[in-house]
Amino acid sequence: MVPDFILTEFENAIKKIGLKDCSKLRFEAPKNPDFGDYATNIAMIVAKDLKKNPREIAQKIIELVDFDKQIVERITIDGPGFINIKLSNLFFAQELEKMYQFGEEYGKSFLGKGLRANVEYVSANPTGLLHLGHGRNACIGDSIANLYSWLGYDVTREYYFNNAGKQMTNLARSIYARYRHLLGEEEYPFPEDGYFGEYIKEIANELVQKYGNSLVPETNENLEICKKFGEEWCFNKIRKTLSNLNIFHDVFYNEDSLYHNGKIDEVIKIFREKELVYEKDGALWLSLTKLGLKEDRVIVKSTGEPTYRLPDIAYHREKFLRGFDLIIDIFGADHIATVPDVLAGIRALGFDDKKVKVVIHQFVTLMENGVQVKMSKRSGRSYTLDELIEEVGADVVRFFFLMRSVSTHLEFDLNLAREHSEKNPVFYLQYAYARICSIFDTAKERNITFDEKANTDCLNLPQEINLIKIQRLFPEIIQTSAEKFEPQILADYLIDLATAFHSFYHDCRIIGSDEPILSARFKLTKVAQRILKNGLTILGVNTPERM
RNA sequence: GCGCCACUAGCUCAGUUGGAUAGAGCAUCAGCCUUCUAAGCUGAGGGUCACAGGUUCGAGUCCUGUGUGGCGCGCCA
Repeated sequence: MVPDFILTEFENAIKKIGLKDCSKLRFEAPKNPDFGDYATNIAMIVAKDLKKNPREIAQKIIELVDFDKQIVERITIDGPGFINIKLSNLFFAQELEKMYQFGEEYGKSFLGKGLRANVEYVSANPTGLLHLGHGRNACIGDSIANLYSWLGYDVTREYYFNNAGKQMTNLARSIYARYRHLLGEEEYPFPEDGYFGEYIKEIANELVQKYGNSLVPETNENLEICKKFGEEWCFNKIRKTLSNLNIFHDVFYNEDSLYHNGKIDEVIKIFREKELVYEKDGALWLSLTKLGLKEDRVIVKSTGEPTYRLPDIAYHREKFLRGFDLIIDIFGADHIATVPDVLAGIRALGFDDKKVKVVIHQFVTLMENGVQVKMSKRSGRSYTLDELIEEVGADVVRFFFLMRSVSTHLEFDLNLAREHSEKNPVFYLQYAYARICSIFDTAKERNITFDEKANTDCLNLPQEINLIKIQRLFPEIIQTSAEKFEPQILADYLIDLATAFHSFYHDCRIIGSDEPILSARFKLTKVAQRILKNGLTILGVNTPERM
């Protein structure tokens, strides 16, 4: 972010040349550092309106601005009319002091103070184990929750599930069939769309241990026992897997409760009052065409059961009624079709659907030795999330799921993930952190202390200044990463920071330097340590002090 | 057939609301440890930004069309 004193000075200059509107004034960091630290294209943008040459306008602007020469080293006009500003090393050295003074939680802000955010993620029904897609969803959701929490929001982490309906019946029947198979009745029919995974056999086996053959009569009661048992079994596994990733939800919201507490009926009633529903073929249809969409959809089947759309709308309405200012949903790409319907429903109920942010992530493919590891739900031979965590560790799983942009397909390279070496970016980051810790350990051992009050103005080597420049970006990175719902931005940034630190470390000694360099470099190192700690924590990656 | 997402170096990916000479990691090649962790650092080579038009001072980025891949398009969730 451009320093305020530059912004105000430029705003004043622009007003003086007769432009009232300053909204187009933007500063960016030029890609080529030779141009300076900040650049603005304002002269080119207003050239047309003023009917003047952009370079002439730029010239006028820089004649009107006045800066301390010690802070602003030079202002130049380059190319078609860019105004480039180069700040002095002294400026950056002083910025380090500010960052250091911010303390342990450098990067936190108060943008979301007093606001409540709800982040819904994972939301897998208790019919099976989590697979890799859920893993990506979980890691993205948890990091986004962390990011908003760092922006000062009061964040609720939520898991929405359905333990009723067709899928659960299917689960019960699948378990029951396996149960009968285990009792020796191999010819007992397995449901056609049943769950084929091995875990169903495990569940059935536990039922045999617990109930023996007492569930043999195929009664509703016995199927209900299978259902409850299966649900609990799956949920325990899911929670265990999530806890292995250090992910914990605040609220588990049961879809079924929307039926029991009449919330579904309330929504239907409102839709009726607004004349947004009609009966056709024995079903109740929502007039999405009246809301600007292409097709109407059924919300209550002719059997009297709602389709998924209705509880989804009711659920989102509840989120609004619970008082959230920001509602974030993390969905896999297969859910994309439902989003416009739910948002339209919410709008129709009189809520501001702009407060709902739907993050759609693309799928995950697992690669091993250059070929894709096939995952089939039907055969049940899919690689479970748990197996992956077991194999490569939670830190690698979390980082790998976050290091790619949410909107792109993610290729999970098992060989790279297994590699505990410099090739693996997780270790590159953790190594930087451990290295820093080791510096402080060594200093302690050798009784070297540094002066908190020492001035950082003495820093001016390129490696030092470069590191400070990157450190300064951290709060902004957190903000963009959150606003764009892209933890990958933070992940990439941390790698840049680690690179800048390693480079500084390589060229500049800390222990052994004389004052005031010693203390200044200690502060520089301390800030790098805090950023790595905070950044990795937001991503859910551990920061070991030794490696 | 329709909708969404993608297409950038050999591979995996970045690329800030359109900016100046398109970047990183891996892989390849060449260097750097008696000093705070070499899981590190420094350097080199490697590109028709899928293709074709358009918009303008200026396009990897915006618009249109085409191609390729993924995911959806139910009274399943």
